Amino acid sequence: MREKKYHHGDLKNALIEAGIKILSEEGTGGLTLRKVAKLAGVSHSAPYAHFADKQSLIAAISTEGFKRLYAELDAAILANADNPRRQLMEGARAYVQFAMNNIGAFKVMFSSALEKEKDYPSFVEISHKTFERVVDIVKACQAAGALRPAPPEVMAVAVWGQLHGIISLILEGQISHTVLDKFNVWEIVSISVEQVLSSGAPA
Amino acid sequence: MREKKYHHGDLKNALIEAGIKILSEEGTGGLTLRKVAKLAGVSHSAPYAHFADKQSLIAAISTEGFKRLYAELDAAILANADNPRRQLMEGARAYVQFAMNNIGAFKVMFSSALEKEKDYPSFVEISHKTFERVVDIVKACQAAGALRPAPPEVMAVAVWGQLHGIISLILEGQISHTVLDKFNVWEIVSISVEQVLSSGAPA
DNA sequence: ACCTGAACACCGTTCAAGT
DNA sequence: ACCTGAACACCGTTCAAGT
Repeated sequence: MREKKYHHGDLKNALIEAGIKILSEEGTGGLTLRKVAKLAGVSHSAPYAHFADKQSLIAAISTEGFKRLYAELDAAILANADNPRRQLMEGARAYVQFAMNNIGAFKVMFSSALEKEKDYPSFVEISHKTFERVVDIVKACQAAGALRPAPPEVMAVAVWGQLHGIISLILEGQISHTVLDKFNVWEIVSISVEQVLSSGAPA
Repeated sequence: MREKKYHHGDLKNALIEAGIKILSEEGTGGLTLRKVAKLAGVSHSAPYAHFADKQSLIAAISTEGFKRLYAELDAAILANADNPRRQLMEGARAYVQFAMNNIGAFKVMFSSALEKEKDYPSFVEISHKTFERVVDIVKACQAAGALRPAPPEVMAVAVWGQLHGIISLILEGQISHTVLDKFNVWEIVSISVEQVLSSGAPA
């Protein structure tokens, strides 16, 4: 039987996992290629066999994060196939939960850490695919008279933006504790979503 | 008459301005203390006479950015003192304009570049003061029946979050060009704000 | 094909020293 | 009080070399 010929059969994924772990423990600022390599048990130059540069690793981590987010969003939609309002509500809950359970990954995914998204097609693809799911929910809600009949894409940006903005402002410490002591993230988000839904046709 | 005794009378502010300039030209990734020092015409260690570390400089830049944003927001409010709906609309416009005209500063202000906001009281102060202005607008709108009677702070987070999220998603390249080709940032934002206003008491 | 180790340019930070 | 220059540890990236 052969020794572990090259440490892993799959160093590429090991590096992505190592990156996610460092991110969750030390935040965006703590992510260095050399630390990732060390945690994966290889030399500091080994990553370059799998990633062109640090940006590429970040793109891979962000893409992986988006895939997980997409999966949870999709599950929330499927579980409420017959109820558009609940799709929006539970989709929002999935988004909030993902952010709270993956703060490190969430921050890189939406920080400008990735400077030229265009250069990473699979990142762009999953990111756009996620947006399409939001558009789907919006259209279903509009068809059910739960959201106003504005252009669905604009409505989707507004809805996603609201979710995203609330979470971001809180995560970045921009919201004072006098507010956060009284309401938790989900309370704020759910009130906001209800507010959007109430602007549709009369219930 | 004396020579310029120490390069500037006010190296501290010169460093902040240099930082803002680099940010606008090279983005968050290009901001290094050594480049800032060079641009200000001093040695790489001179900044340490005025800032404890890089985080401190970032805090100072962010604080300055917030002050400018606050000023524009305030102007928009004062110019529409008698009309809460217009305060919200024009406040949103001011926010969007600030972001578009100061992309570099805007990104640092709201990126996790500043890792321990708590340690910078004047940053926390202006940031909270800005939030208070949003709360003011929300309260005025609620009093005028233009926004639903949810807790004003929650409503303020929702409204600010929506604005902020839309801008962030667009700035981070998360919104596909098939959408952005049809609608510009302000169109999306204004439709969103109108949507929020429409959820208030019947016009 | 996959990985190592030396090397280079650059960065943040410290510190003794100069005015 | 305000600034310089040398020094140190750390980083991203490259490259010749090893299996």
